[in-house]
Amino acid sequence: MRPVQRTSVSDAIIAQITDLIERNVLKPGDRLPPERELCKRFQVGRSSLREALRSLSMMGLLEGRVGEGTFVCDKGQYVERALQWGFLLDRKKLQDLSETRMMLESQNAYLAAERATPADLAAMADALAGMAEGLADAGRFLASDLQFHLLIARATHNSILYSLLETTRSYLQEWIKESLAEPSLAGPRAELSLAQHRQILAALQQRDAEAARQAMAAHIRSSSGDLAEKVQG
Amino acid sequence: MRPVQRTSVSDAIIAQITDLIERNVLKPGDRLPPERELCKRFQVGRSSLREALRSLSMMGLLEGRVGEGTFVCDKGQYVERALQWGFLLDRKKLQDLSETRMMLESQNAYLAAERATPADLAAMADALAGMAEGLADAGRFLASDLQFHLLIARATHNSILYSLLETTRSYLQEWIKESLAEPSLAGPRAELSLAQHRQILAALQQRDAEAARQAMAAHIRSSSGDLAEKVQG
DNA sequence: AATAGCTAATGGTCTGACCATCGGCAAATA
DNA sequence: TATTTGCCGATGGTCAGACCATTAGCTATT
Repeated sequence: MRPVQRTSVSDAIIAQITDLIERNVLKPGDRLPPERELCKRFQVGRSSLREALRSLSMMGLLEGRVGEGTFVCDKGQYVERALQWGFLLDRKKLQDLSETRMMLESQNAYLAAERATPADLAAMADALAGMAEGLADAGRFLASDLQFHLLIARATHNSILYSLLETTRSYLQEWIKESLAEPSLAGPRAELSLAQHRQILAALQQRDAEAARQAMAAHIRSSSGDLAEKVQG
Repeated sequence: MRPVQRTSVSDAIIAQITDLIERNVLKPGDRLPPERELCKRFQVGRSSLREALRSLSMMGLLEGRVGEGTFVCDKGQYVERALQWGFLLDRKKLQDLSETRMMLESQNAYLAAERATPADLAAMADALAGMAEGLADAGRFLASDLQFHLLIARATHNSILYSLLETTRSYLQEWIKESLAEPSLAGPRAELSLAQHRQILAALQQRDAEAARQAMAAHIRSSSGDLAEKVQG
């Protein structure tokens, strides 16, 4: 004998709709049939259907608009939702995330050195220029900083790695921002960060993968030093 | 004037309960009041309340048990789930996934060499023994194989990395199984795989992180050779 | 041609009901 | 006395119907 699995109606609906989206039968922007018709098709009550739709909305897969219908989201929405629960991270998880990010950034730099196109490198140079111009403007500096790192991830031309880095960054963003907001160290730290970014870009331009990885690792180690302290304290 | 924010009842409930969990008023393992009483407390209908509870269950914060009640989950898997949803739709990019897996496995081996406890290593040795005994039984061999790799990931003691590897493996599992099911090569390939695993374990036991990474990388390169071909073809 | 008002469709919410399951208690049994 | 059996209340899961707020699109008035 083996334990029988109790199957929830909502979960079954979630699985079906998720599958449809995965198989691209439902494309981003598409509108689902009205709830009342979905009830008839799935042969379920509206409560169960709505619980399923609500969960899918929570995951960022669907979006309901009153009077219009329910639509399939483009998958960028999910990061915003995820940010909402960023504060639920405990210390250990923060540490783990930080380590994961470190690894992703380093490896991405390695791969980017081998694969970056001239356009990729030009975009990175632009982001670097933005950082230089934003030395006095913390907000702009951080934005360009983030963009630079995301451009490297994009230059791997691996959507999974990009997505992973984007997600881990989004979770850590609040803490990164905090750790860089120390007024006393803002100036020198920003300049050091800028110099390190220049090093990374140089390594990428020279297609020196190992140098790029090490430069990135060194940068993250130094720039997130007090993040680590904060996490461990 | 500024656009008025439409406030959803369910979202408000989600926010409140999430807040209670964050402030540790609701601790893991705690039981929530019955749904019907929560309705009275929140002054909302049961549908709205249930949609909120359903979403929280989906996030891994709550768990409902019929006839018992609704409980706060002990181990929050919010982050892991979110990461899983992140590239739910990019599943087609098998080669990206394969590359990501390669990177995760290698890095995990590196970290595991530094952090594996004696118990971790013993469990790996058991899995290795299982593979040896399963040389004639493809199913058992593959199960032990998978277990070995997951044990390495677990030995990093980083829940994020473990979760990521588990997810990528789950997506690739079908193809891995297929690629190892070629009857003509089954015997020699299994023995080669076994030898490679022994090498990896030896490196881990000697705490040689770099050797562990390279052994793992070599193993995956050779064992997933035709997977890569199949993906690119 | 532009605007105001109407109507139908739709998601959001509420209510009440029924079912399946679980925990605990009491009666029946060995 | 110790164990099993059966029952009952509580609870989450599901369903059906109703009403509300909002939206889009149409119509008629200006």
